[in-house]
Amino acid sequence: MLDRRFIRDNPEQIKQMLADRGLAYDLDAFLAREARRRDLITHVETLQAQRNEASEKISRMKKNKEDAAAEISAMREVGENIKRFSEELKILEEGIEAELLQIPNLPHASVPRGPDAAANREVRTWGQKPVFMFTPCPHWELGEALGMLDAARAAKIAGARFVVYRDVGARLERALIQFMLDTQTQRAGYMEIFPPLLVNRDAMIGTGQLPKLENDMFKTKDDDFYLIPTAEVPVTNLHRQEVLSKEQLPIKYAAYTPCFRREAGSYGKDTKGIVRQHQFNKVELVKITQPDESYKELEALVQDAENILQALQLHYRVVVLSTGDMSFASAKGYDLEVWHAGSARYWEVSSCSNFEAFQARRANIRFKDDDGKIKFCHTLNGSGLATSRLLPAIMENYQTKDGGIQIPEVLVPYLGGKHMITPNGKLG
RNA sequence: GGAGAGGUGGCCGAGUGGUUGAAGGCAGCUGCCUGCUAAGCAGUUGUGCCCCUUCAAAGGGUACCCAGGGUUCGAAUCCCUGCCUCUCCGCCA
Repeated sequence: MLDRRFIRDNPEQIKQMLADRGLAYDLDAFLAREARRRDLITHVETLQAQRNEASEKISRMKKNKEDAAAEISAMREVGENIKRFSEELKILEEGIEAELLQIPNLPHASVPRGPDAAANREVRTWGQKPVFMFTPCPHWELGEALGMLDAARAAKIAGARFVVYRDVGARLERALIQFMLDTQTQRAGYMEIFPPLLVNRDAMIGTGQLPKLENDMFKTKDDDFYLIPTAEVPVTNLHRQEVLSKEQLPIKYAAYTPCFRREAGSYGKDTKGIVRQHQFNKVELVKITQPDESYKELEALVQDAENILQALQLHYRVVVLSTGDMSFASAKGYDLEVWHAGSARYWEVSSCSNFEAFQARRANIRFKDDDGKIKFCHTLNGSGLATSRLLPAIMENYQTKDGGIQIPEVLVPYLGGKHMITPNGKLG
């Protein structure tokens, strides 16, 4: 959510932003409603002041045993007017608030302008695509052959876009999660969080998933709960409605959670393998910072995510998202894309964003600055990382000619000291 | 699921339908004082929004005693609904 005062004072900049993001929106109508709102407030508060003054007088008269009947009946009409205009104000305010929740964040000046992903800019790459003396298999074939992934039985118990991790597959998944959490908490200084996987509507609004993405979320039928699409939601909202001290900042959290997404509208897309599932595992990094440090922290966050890929010796590239491709709440974002040798393409394995005060304003996360003023924090988050894109990268990039998989060095301690998944699907 | 208790300022805690932003205490801040620490005295201490200004500050107004409704000239105080916390019982991992 943007600051209404900022919108009022900078309408041209907002219009440009909406155009950059490819949105048609009648900002002038919004500004007119906002002006009407302020008029109404002035009107209502004038009446309230009048009422307060009269109340004091009535109270005084009663104390002196004077007759206040005239004053009381005069105030009856004022009271009714207050009620009437307050109601109008409330309806107007709710409408404005609802619209405010629909306006996306303002992109940072360094974000490339462009209508879609084609305008994204590659920032850097790391490592090399692995070279094979044979044709590398995609992970879904490897997973089935080695008994690591079972899509058919997952369909039986849940449906399409689910997978069962099996035997060494389950073990490798768990090892990855633990390795990532250990790295982020022990090396990079994040505090581990394991949050609820069901959250209320306010939390979803706080981080910006709602009201826009209602159709992308799983929700419970009898209670007003949503399954989290990312740990960003519960973790960022930990500090909703709080005023933090400056000494607490930056707050750095790392959370492993399953993530749940309906993937509505993606029918027939990415149906092979585990890259697009209704449920997947992710370690998420969340930061809450002072405003003037958030961009420095964004770069550090990206580095923390990259460190996982580097430790696993996986080739990847870093892309800065353009105005047309960045997410609704983001002011600037980078995607980390890891190479999958089997499908011979890059896959987004992490998305790191600085939301500036956009989420903080929605969730009301503030801090007390040195000047004693209370200001909005900046929030950031990034995957560190998603296993549904990472596990395939390992399987495909580390596969051997005989049909086995070599285990990346850093994971060996997490897999009982074993260095290989043998062609019969066992650790060896 | 059943029964009961409760939600007041940074914290503890009082509160009558009418100068209550809210007694008192603690903590914090500012002065004064005492030759260190302590004690004492006086003052001060929230947030949102609107207006007016503005580089900023100050100022004026209004709202906020869990949330949302209602009664009333007037509600922290009365009524209704919801949420949350605690205790006991039941159930359960």
